Amino acid sequence: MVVPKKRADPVFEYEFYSWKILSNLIAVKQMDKSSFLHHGTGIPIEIRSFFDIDSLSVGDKRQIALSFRTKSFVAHFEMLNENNPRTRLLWKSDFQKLIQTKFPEWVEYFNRNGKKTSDTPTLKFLKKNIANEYEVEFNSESYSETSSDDDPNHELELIPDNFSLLKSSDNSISYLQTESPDCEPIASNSKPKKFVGRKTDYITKNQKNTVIGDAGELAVIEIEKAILRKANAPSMIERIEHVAKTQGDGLGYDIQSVTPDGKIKYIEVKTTTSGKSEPFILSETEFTCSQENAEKYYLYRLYDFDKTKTLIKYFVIEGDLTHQTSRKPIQFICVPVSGNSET
DNA sequence: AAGTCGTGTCATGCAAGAAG
DNA sequence: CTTCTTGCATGACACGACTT
Repeated sequence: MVVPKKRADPVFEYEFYSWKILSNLIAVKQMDKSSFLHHGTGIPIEIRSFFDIDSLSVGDKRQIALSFRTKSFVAHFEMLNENNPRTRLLWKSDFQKLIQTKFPEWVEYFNRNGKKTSDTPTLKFLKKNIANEYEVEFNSESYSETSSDDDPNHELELIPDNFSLLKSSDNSISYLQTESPDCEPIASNSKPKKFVGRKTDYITKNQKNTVIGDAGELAVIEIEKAILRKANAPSMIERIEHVAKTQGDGLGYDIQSVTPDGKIKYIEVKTTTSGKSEPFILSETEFTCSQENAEKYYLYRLYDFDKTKTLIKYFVIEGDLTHQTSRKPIQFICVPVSGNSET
């Protein structure tokens, strides 16, 4: 535990336990095991006034927003325990993931039951002009008096350098191309199938899939436009064609596009709201198209898709899908034949 | 897509131990 | 001895994976 040192500092600075108040606008928390492994930290009584929570009663909660760069994270203060009232700051798992992403070595250290140390990073709280909003910074990051909210590049700072990032023409949407996941091959022989009756609302399901699929295809068209703009070939944008709409299904791909040097691209779009490694459905036509047009076939896999969000994530598989995917049949097309068809 | 089940998250509260 | 921080147990709930 950090030794409390109550300072008679004539200016402002004072500290209690793991907290240090630098001014009436800035507080610094020496992060501890709770900060890395759990989702909150205690607020000493002397620190309450900084956060304006002296007046909280037992059972009260106050929601706040923690802004890191341009992202905002929900958290709350709460007053607990009637006999021994205390306040805690608790945040949600999104902020916890941010901490664990930034400091994996400390997560590992405390997971191995590492002892408390004063070497841990610090978490700085800066009061913003809006009530119940605090800007946060980690460790030795230099604090700037000006808000970083207007710097869009900060939003994506955790993205690895080798990932490709494109922007829509009005800069409102980011398209992040990630690496293709290396999944386990699909087992050809899983557990014996059980047969259970189900009621399926196929109409609603089909409508939902169509909406997501269409939105994904439109997003890929924007990605193709962004690629051409970035390559200083905006005049080629008009060669992009949404063939799934102009010519209908059956071609084996959804979008015909071009590379900046004029080569034709056949693009099949697979969009799901689920994760990167989630399997997707591929028709025989689409699979065959990838084999017969390997040199110009591209499968754009959009995952974690939410058309209300401003970041669209995807990876691309180029060429023949035969050896780049693991597949298993889930449907057959059948006709009745005479009894002994095996001979 | 839907049902089931396992896992993770969150809210809550208690206990141990450090510090005053 | 009292106060307080920190760590963690527990139960409810949400979410995702798996299976069909």
